[in-house]
Amino acid sequence: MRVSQYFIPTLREAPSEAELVSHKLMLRAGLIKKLGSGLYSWLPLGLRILRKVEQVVREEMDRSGAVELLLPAIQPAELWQESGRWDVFGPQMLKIRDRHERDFCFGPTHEEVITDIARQDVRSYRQLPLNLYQIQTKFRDEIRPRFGVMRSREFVMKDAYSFHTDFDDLKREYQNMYDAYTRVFTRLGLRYRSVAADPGAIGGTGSHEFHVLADSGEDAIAFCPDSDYAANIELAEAIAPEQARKQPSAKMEKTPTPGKTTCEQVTKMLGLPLSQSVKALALMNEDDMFMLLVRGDHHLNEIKASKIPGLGAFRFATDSEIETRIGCRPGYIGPVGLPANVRVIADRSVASMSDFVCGANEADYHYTNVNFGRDLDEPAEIADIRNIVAGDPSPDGKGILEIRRGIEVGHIFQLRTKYSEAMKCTFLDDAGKTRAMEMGCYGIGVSRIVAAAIEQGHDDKGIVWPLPMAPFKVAIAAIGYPRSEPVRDAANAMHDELSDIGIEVLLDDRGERPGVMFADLELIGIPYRVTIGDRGLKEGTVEVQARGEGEATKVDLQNVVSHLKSVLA
RNA sequence: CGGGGUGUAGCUCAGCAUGGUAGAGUACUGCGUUCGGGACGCAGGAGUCGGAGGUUCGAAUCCUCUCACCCCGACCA
Repeated sequence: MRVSQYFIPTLREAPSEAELVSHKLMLRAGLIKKLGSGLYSWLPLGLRILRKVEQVVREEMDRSGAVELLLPAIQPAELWQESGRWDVFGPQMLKIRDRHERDFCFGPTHEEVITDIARQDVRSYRQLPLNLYQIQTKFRDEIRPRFGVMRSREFVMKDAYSFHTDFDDLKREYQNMYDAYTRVFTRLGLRYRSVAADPGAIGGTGSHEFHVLADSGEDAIAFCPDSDYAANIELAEAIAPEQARKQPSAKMEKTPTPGKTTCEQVTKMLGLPLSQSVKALALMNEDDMFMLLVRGDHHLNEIKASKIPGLGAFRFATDSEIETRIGCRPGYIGPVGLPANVRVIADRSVASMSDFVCGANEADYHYTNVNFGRDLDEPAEIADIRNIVAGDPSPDGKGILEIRRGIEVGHIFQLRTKYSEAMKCTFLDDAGKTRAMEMGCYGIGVSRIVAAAIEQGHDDKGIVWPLPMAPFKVAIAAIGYPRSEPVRDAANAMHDELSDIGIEVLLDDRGERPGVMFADLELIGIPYRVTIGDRGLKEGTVEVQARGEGEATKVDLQNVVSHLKSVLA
């Protein structure tokens, strides 16, 4: 490919809307262009990269035995009403109406469609197992699209769905997909980590996420360096402290803490460690108020909390609800002397505290040296409701947890029979009995991977692609292309020769000054650059420069192609 | 949806408090000089100042409404 014939609109400065480095670089390198909020055009160079990712995904899915198909992006509402998700999915689903006023959606995911196919055309256990996948554009009307294609509304996803006669076979395929995903992300040259995850809205039992490790990641993942344990922080269990609760050492006292409403402010004023305080969070569900207690230096994990029986879908109580029910404004609430109709749930670490500080349920006062069993009842309910923090013991008992940030690029689920039962996706087993199929589903954020790879691979000059994702493997910077016949001839010959042996090459034939070419080629991140100039040609050499590595090396013109062939092998 | 912010040339931004000919850098076009790390000179094209309404002799600038986009929170590949 020649730059003069191609279309790479690079930008010297990143549009101001871009915050994240990958977003900035994708815009600057002319990979994508914004059309609207969460809507991006993939320009030729960006599309090439997207296709590279797709191809690796496709090859590994095929290798795993999954079969590719393509489902419609637009789906009739009836299917979603049948599965019960038409209303559940909410405004995140783009609903549209055709000329007959019939309801459709632009598919945010395809469980319904694929289940509809399976129930129609799979009747016998003899046709199972089956794993069908597609690579397709999805649309989710995200509440807040951001970071370019990292979290766009329209995005490219590989989604696979498997069908099985029984749970054991689903578990086998789940492992098969886990292995396929491992191959995909390894092949793409990404630093990643798989973690146990919360199945979330998709539903089902087991679930793992694959995260590309990057400080800018939106997810926090916890893992144990000394064992296999790794989990999304949403899920990672905070185990109960080993040490038994200490005996009370002092009398409870009511202490004035005027204007001090946070644990930080209170403990600072009292000269106590933050971990000696208890934070009380007032939550509401349909009709009851709950007081959740976590240690002052811990944070509530809302996903864990939502799983507490009786609490379910909750929201934070409003200030006036707190005043009405507890008789005190927020900032000074606590578990001591609480009305009976407020249910107290203590985090495991709170349950083992002694001599702690908490709100006195009176404005401008906190209690100090509070102890369960003496100053208030033992907590009625003890649960794991906090986010783990670095340094917590690993739930497998094999070490200490660390926390890293990650970008979720893959997620696999055991759906079990959630959809097959709702949609009557059944088969006849070998005994002639009708049974619901066991299902799994497996997603990869194809377009997100492109952004994630840049988060992981860039420097101050631009993108540094992992070799498998690079849109071109070699760039030829032909200095003085229009005016120097030797340069032109050498560059053209090299371009053709590399193309002929299947090495993707981009020839910069614009005749720009070298600095401009170098800057552009580094920005778009081509792994190898061959610089051809009159100066080198006089002695029969060109320069080969690897992106992201130190000095250029001089190579004899005749040997360049074989040299590149070997470094790219 | 709640909170904060921004809309002026393809991109980055100035101009707006105090209303009076719409600007700079970069990118683009032409000519010339340059030519191994984002060259220089000259000439040029390019903007319904997000939109609508209002105040005014006169609005990018003041007022009202509206739209879009960005950032912080709940959602997710």
